[in-house]
Amino acid sequence: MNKIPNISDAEWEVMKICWLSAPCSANEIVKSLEQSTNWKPNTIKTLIGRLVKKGALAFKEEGRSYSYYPLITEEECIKAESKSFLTRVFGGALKPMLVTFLKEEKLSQVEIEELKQLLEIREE
Amino acid sequence: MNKIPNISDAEWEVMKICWLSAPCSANEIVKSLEQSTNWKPNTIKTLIGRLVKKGALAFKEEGRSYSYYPLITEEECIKAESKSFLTRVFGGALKPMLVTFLKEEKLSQVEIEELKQLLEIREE
DNA sequence: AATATTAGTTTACAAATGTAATATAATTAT
DNA sequence: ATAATTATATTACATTTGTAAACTAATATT
Repeated sequence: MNKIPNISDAEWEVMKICWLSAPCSANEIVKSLEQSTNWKPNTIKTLIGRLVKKGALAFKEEGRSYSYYPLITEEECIKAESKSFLTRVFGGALKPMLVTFLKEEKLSQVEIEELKQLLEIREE
Repeated sequence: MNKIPNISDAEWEVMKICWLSAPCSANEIVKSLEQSTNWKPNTIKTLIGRLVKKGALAFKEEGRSYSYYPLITEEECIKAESKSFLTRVFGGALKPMLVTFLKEEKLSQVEIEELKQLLEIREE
């Protein structure tokens, strides 16, 4: 079980594509990110290479192309990043954080209901 | 009204001390962070200087010592960082983020009640 | 076969960040 | 007056990150 490496903002974007479409070729990642960012293909390939080096991605050779897949699940990365965020910005205090988001962001009626139910389950 | 600069993890620790005790001298910040981190005084002073350069902190000369105060409120920084986190990690989707935290972290009964009330207010 | 394209690797460069020593000037202590 | 201490500024160095070109080898096209 690896320790989760630090994944930079730009690298997150690459991981997100991979989590969505794994296994995927570098070309697929490039095509996708070219649309959503202003990055050049070379930039994206570098980020891919760094993620491989960091142990976040791995690949299988398929002909001349590599098929990339994540070594860390999206869930694990989200957990690690969320914990780090909570600690750094709110000193680990969950309620003030939730209050901040609830004040600032929009939620639909359905979402509010679902969250209330989740809170009720937590009350047991 | 300044745009909020990017404040690194280490710089956050300095800002937190300043928000708590502003105005404060470099020495006070150093003393506080020496206790909670393994940083040397010179490290902390560099961070202070960078925050001044970034426009996050400013100072007033008081004798030979400087009295530092934040140029950006804690609230503003928290908002900016929270927004960035939500976008980067959850693609801007608030509910999955809240669900993740509610699953992973602890809340007291009182806190749960308060959050439920906040959700009810949001229902209007 | 020669040329063009392609996929991954290597190299490049600048800024940001983490960590801290050194320099300088002013103040304090002896 | 001299030496020591102190507070800020400057300098240092390594790593990380953002961004991307250049290189190399293999495959595809002509």
